[in-house]
Formats: sequence, C-alpha cells, structure tokens
Amino acid sequence: MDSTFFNSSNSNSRSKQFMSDQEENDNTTSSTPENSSGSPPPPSTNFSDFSKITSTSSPKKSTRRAIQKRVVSIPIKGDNSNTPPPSDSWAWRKYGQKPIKGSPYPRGYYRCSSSKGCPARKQVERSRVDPSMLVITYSSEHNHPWPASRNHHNHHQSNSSSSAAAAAVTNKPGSAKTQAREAQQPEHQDHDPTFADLNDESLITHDEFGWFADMETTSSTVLESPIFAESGCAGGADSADMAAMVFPMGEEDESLFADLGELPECSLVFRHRGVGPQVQIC
DNA sequence: CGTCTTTGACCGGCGC
DNA sequence: GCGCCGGTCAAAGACG
Repeated sequence: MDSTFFNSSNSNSRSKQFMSDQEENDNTTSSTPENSSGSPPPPSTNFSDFSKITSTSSPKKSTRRAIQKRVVSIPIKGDNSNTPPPSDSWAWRKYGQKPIKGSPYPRGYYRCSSSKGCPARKQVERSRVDPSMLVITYSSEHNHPWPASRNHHNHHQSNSSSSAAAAAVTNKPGSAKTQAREAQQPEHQDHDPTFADLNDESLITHDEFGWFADMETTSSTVLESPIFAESGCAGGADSADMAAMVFPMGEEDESLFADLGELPECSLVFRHRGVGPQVQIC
C-alpha cells in the first residue's frame, strides 16, 4: 500500500524524522544550504521574510531534526479557504492532516506522487502569525526527474476539503490516464516545465503557475524559488535553461538580496512579473 | 477501476 | 516514567 512510497531509509521508523520546526520557523523562510542532493522545489517564498532566513539545521542533535528541510512562505490571496493551491510541478498526494497546537489552521501532509517510491514530502499550513501566508515545509528529496508529465492541465482542484489552509493547497495530481497522456507531449519532456516556459506568459498566468498570478501583487512582493537549488534536484534543473533566468539587478536590489547568501545555490528570486527585475542568485 | 482525500488511530520522540 | 504532540498509517468513501 502506501508503504511503497517509502524507501528503505524510513520504512522502519515510521518516519518521525520530519518533526516540524514550525514553532520556530513559522512565517520565516529557511533553506538548508547543506541540502545538496536535490530537494523538492519550493514554489516561492516571501521576500519580506528574507531578512529572517535561517538555516533549519538545528543545534539539537535529534535525528529527526537533522533531516534536511526547506521552509518557504507564500503569500496567498485573500483569506478564504478557496485560495488556489500553489502548484509546484510535482504531484502531491495528501496523506494526513493534523491540527497543530497553537495554530488555528491545520497542517496538511503531502508526499510526492509523481513517482512511486519518491520519498519527497511537504507540509503545508497557514502561518498562524500571518494567515495570508502559506508555510510550506519540504522534507526529503525527490528521487526521480522532473515529472515531465506534469501538468499543464492541473486545474482539477479538490474542493471537497473544508479545512482552510492545508487542504486548500493540495496540488492534486492528474489521474494515471492524464499523466500518461501528458507524458506524450514531447515539448514538455526535455526540460523543466516549471521554468523553461516562463517566458510564455500564458503559462505563468494559468496552468502550473497560475498561482503566481494569484499572489499578492504589491511591488514589494518578490518570490523566491530555490527550485534550482541543486543540480541534484533530482531531475536536475537544466543549467542551460537556467541561464535564461538571469536578470540584471539594481543596486537597491543587491542590498535587498544581501541576506540571500544562506539560500541554496542557484536560488531563483522573482520580483513580481512586470514590477521589477528578476534575479538569479548563483 | 485506479487514484485521490478524509479522518481516526497509532507510534515514537521529546520535554517535564 | 509519563504525557503531550507531531507525523504517518490505513480504511473508507469520493471522484473522474
């Protein structure tokens, strides 16, 4: 059953290693520079939190806490549970939801369903500090390439969920039939569908990055995505494609991004489309 | 029919 | 040692 989703590294311990640091990290954007083997690609983060970027590496020597995690905060439009989920090109299957003590919002638990046996997981919850922010914690790594089959047709959101935050962000993967069909689209197989097509505004506005358009659109909203965090980003961002994502950065921006040194290598920083420059930190 | 979400139960780490 | 709490399992039902 679901045990097929676990690799040997966590099949015995019921995977307690993903103990959350949300108490500390809530509404902060953290990344783990030591994560060198290709973590899941957080869709974005809140620029206003960059100054608070901290590593999730914990002083405590807990096995669970030693696990690599990335925490991203995403501004979500509005305050209702119908907020479109921030799709991030992977198929995620929800396997649990828990109310979190001290938070009015439940936390949703997702595992990657883009590939069987993929250990990648993420936790999604609303920030208790700022309900307009969605906090996504990525744990473990994908063990497969970018899901070429994913998913420019991913509009079928589950609206059956009554829980506000977590369920609202479910990136419901397409059915097996859908994925099989999409896998036959050659133009989406040879490159990262997430960014290679960013020049195509329609893709940003709709489909996978539809949620980009739903972000708060103030000029201060800048989105960061360590999506290319690593060559090892299992599937590997194509550096050739990445080159196209380098943009000029002004002086003021440099100061704004001064704290990005702790971000994973090749983190990608977006200023909202049309508002300002987009910067790649490599 | 296959895959999904939902949800209660269970397990184990951690703090006291 | 105990209890709390977070993370996962797994059954049941929904959906396309």
